[in-house]
Amino acid sequence: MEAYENESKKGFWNAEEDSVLTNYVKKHGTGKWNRIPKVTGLKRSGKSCRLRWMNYLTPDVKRGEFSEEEEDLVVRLHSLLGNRWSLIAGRIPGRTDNQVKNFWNTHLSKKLGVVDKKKKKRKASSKERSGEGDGEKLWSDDLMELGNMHEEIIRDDFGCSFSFPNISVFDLCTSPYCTQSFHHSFFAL
DNA sequence: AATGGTCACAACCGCCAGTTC
DNA sequence: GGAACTGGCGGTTGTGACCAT
Repeated sequence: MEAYENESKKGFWNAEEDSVLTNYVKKHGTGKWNRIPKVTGLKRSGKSCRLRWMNYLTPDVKRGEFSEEEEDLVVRLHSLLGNRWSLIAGRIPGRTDNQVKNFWNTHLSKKLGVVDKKKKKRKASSKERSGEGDGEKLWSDDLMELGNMHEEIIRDDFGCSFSFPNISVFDLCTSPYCTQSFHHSFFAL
């Protein structure tokens, strides 16, 4: 195990590695990710294999741009759930948590005026500039709008064509995914 | 055409919770 | 009960592509 960890390769996957991983999953199914390097000889960690499969190789994963409906859904669910990408992705068929997270960080945060602190930091370090930060809006501020979203969501029942047309805040809060802390934070508003 | 800045996205890292022994 | 292992998650980084100068 440690030997595999030590010599595990990093960086982008090539077609051959994808093929090995795909064949393994087809044969053995998912789970037991740490067995994959041992069984297949892949020089990747179990974690890396899992991530590659979940985010890229899974047959039902959608590629390409987010549709308007998906975008709308991400905005609404993010307002409701915050940065719980896996929960959000779970409500958007064919999209992974990584896709949703990237989409939010690159497109929506910009569109909605939520400044990406990471990018800000990068920009700042590259340009050594100061005195900026206008319009900064943290996601916690989004949560402050939750009350409004709550009403809106219930009103239109996510009027879109996905597989959960009747989702409501109640559904989310009673789902097994909804944690106690979320109950507290949501109903405290 | 060359160069530097920015964007978009795949992948890694660190932490945590659940499971097994 | 607790240590070790494993899988999952969110945050962050690395890098190729694209764009502006």
